Amino acid sequence: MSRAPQQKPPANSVERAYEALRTMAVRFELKPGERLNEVEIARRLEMSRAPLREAMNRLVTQGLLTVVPNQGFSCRKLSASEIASLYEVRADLEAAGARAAALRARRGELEELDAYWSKVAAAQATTPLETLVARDEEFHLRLAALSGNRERVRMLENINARIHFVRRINLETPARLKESFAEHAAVLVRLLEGDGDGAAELLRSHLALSAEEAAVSIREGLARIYADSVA
Amino acid sequence: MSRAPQQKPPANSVERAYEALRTMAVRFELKPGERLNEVEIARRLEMSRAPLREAMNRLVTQGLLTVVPNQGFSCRKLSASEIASLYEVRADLEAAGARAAALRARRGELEELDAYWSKVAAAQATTPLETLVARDEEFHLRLAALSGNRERVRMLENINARIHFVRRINLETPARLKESFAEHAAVLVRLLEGDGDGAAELLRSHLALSAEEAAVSIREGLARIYADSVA
DNA sequence: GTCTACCATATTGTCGACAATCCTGACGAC
DNA sequence: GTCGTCAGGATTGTCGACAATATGGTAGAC
Repeated sequence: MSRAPQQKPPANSVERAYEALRTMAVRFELKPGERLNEVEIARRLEMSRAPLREAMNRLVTQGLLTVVPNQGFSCRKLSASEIASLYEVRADLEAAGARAAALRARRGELEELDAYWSKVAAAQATTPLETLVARDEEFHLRLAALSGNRERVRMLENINARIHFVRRINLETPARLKESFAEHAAVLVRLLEGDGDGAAELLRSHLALSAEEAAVSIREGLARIYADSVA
Repeated sequence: MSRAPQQKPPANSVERAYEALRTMAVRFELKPGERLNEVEIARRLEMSRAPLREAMNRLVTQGLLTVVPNQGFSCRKLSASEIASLYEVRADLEAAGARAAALRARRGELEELDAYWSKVAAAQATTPLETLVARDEEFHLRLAALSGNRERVRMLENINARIHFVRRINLETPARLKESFAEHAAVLVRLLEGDGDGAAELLRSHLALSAEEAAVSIREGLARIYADSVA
């Protein structure tokens, strides 16, 4: 669940399998709905099926894999309604988090986050996309953390994993990326002014994903996923 | 995750273990922090350790069990800050859900929920407490479902599992129970009037758990848990 | 008496094997 | 040609066994 800043090599097999599969599922390196062959994956990860299946069971309750009795595990589908639902819930959680952060966060913490974001923004032009997406995720998580609510962060981490793919596609558009960066800064301005409601509303519109955008992202995403499979 | 109205006997062992352990963890029939002996539980459930461990891994990502490498699984602790965080997030999700439901739910759906709740309220005096808690949970879930957002419901189900114990204790006080029932009806009135914001705010105060209340519930809860262990 | 080192035991982590089930494709009836 | 049926192989579900590690208790040093 919580990704440490510097990932140390996991000692036990379950952890290793969990990390590996999670990354693959998050990035949709596994094709949607694709049935996962346990023996093959176990061989690739150099372990037996037992720890692998334990890891897979973890990912099922995280919504990254699905399981059907006697048909084993498969990657989740890329569903428009699911993505839309996740974006909606995410907006609710982050907006509420911003309001809480305005009340609870120390000024120093806000300034720290502001400094972090300035640094990310300054390096933006020379940062690879996948890294930018990670920075974006981190920004939102750190912001949520300022609400002092661990569970909120936990849930957002889970959501992030599931929408990562769409998020990446959205940030591919340079205009959208730039806009997004500016919106983050604007949210912080509101918070530094103590305007929690303003920050929340700004965030909400920042996170509003129109049905149309989602549909486009998913179409694009599917094309990408299956194009990769050819190469 | 989703508990069917009439629980059919789970065919495979993993499912069986999952249900059994989940129920025990939700009700804190396992003592907080208690280390779970796999061989003993496997024997009790008449299965081997493999499917049992798979089920346990599911429960870890649900926040109902914890796992430490080489020390196995244990029941989550009963933590005041965790409970408070969960109640806060729950309030955020349900309030936002009510706003969305006001926009999206058909009148018929609202009336159906209203009818359901009237029926529950009418039978209240003769309904056992544990059932009342289940009805309460169902009310909130059905309300959230009216927002048309499956993921919201999913997350609330997860939260419900983790706060079930405290919820039960809160509803033990007859005054609180009565108040709670009335508040549900009031929320529905607002929604039937199309007043999503009013419903949301009402819900929010309905779900506000003061730090003090939480502390009391947890003290009471701990006493209960360890008293049970003596009997 | 307290602390440490060590051993025996208990428990978890992982594996390979087998049973149960599903899937594929060939074959034949119609 | 279409459908159903039925092997045969592939895949998942579960088990028991062993290896790796932790735990608890005892003996000895001081």
